[in-house]
Amino acid sequence: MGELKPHQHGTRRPAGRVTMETVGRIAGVSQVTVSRALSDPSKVSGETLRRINEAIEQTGFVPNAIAGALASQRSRLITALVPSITNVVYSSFVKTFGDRLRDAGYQILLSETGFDLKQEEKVIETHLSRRPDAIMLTGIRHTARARRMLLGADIPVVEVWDVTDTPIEMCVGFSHAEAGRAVADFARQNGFERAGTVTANDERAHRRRDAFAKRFTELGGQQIAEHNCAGPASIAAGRDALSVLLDEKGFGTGVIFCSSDALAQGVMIEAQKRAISIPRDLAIIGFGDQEFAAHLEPALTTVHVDRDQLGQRAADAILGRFDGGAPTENIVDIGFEIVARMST
Amino acid sequence: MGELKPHQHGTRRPAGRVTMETVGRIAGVSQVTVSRALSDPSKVSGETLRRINEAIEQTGFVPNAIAGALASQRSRLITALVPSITNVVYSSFVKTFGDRLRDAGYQILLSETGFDLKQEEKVIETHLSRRPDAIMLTGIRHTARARRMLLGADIPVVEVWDVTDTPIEMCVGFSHAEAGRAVADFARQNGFERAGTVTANDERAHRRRDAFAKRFTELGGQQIAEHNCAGPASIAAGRDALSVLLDEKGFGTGVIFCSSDALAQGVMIEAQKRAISIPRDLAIIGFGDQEFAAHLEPALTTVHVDRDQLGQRAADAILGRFDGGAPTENIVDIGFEIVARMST
DNA sequence: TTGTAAGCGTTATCAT
DNA sequence: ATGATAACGCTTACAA
Repeated sequence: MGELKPHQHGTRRPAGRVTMETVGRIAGVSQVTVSRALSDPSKVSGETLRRINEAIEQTGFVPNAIAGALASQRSRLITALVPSITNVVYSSFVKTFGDRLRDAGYQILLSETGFDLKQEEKVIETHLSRRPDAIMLTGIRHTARARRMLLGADIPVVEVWDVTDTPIEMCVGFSHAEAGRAVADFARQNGFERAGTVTANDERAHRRRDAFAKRFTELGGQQIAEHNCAGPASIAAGRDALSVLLDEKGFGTGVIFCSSDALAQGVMIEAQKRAISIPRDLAIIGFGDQEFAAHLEPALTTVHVDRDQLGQRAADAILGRFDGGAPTENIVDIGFEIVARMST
Repeated sequence: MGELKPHQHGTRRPAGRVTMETVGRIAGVSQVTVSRALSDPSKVSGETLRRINEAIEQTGFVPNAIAGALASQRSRLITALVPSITNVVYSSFVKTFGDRLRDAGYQILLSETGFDLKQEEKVIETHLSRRPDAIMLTGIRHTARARRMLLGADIPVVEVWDVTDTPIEMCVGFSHAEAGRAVADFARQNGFERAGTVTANDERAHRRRDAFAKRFTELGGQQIAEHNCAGPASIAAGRDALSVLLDEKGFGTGVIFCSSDALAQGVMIEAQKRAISIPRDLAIIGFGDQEFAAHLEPALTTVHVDRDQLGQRAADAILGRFDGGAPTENIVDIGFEIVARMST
């Protein structure tokens, strides 16, 4: 194999590599002029520009953003970290976030953290090695080392999907405790006496659950049972959860607050299989307001979070930091809204 | 503002930047030794390694992957292009694909192309500027320029979700025409005489629809009407589609082949609102086999595509090209499966 | 085992 | 308007 190769060293460049140097040579200008033609065409004469563009066309030159980033100390990359990319709640939000930043000339480097702080820490390190110009991450809880790295990176940091008085730098989201309490208020106002919860393995969901249970009992209701799912939220998990609540945890009738619409749908389906009347004998409240929630039969009462607004505001927070200096608003609470439908 | 700064030039480094140079100085070794300690610790003496790690810990040093990529000509970045990131069908597949490659030390640079070839072309260019080590893209149709850029990039290219005899380099997927025909066969075998289609604005879905219609009539069935959705597939679009078929396009009873489960769910919901009996008067077939399909009432007959396998094989194709030479199998047809449930 | 030197392909700075 | 030159922070020879 080795003996067939014409030369073993010296030629690291595989012949085909087109650089600004190549383009410049063809256009009869220096490499810097090519760089200028691309970054600010007005700095180059019309004729030169024409020849350069011709050479680019001819060679199929695509600028090397890696070299550009190293030289300029700006990667034009922005990190987005979400718990799960297959969860529409997060992916739709990232889409809005990304579209906004793409328009501003940035590219998104997306990864998932799996609702796990330790995994988040590792992912953060990997991402920071790419020297992103900013970082958006889901949640306000992070490991100490993650926090240290974030601070040390010296770039804009936005934490989303939650709010705190002490963000690393900026946060855009809503209070999960308040959401839980609001649902409890809603449930009591609607006359439900007994409640249960079905919660995915997600710290923010846990906070909603706990705030719900506390308030619900404070208001004279009875918190009967809770079921916490091990894996990710799914319809199957929701069905299973209701079975457990009914068959093992002594839950009879009342309202069930689920940490996601998918779980709520599962609960609803299981209830229907068992011919339990909704909402008469069992009322169901979801979280997230995904598209299907409004179309279920009965339509699902749930908590709506404006994910588009969240994406926009998070992107704006970053962009503001880029051309501004200190952020004017570094804590943004976008709130939430209980959407009352037929399942309660 | 300018007069406040101690010096205007010379110091491009904002003081805080930690490099291998810094780490080396603290550990009492040269920069290369730090590089070695990180890339291959066995090449460094135990004592030196200890001091280097200490210095890294102390400084919070995070290697600069941009510089590394430029020097090594390997970005350890792999591009993944899908039509839509909010569509679970694609995001779940990308997750598998990404997990596999992450384990191999690569990071995924994900973007969406919006089912649009021109947009895909732009995205490809942006991505190639980051010099990915490989590229995965959805579909086998691309603009001529996109094709040229892909070829010129001289990196492994995998096209997924479709198969062709003439891939750019490798493809992993299934035949959409065959899928359409298989659904037609299934429908005729189950005795349906009249058919309609509801299709999203997606070229591959169009091919399934056309193959379905052709085969269905060849087998003696009657293709009554088709409805093509303008926007993305959704429950609302599905409901709307059935209304149009029923109220405007003269569709009465029979089977409806939808290009996605979401559309099928919409059709089902609209049918139920109208008290149409499923499957007696209206049979429904979806595509994708998302989780909810099995849980609908009646459970949805649909076409299952093994997205995990797709992600795996696509990742393996790339990894194979990395350490192998020419791919052994450059066309992989993973097929599909019709999952017969109660909606037909 | 460690160090020196030469890139990698850009952008920033300073001349012309 | 254009060019020469020095970074940018690494990796890859090659030498010691």
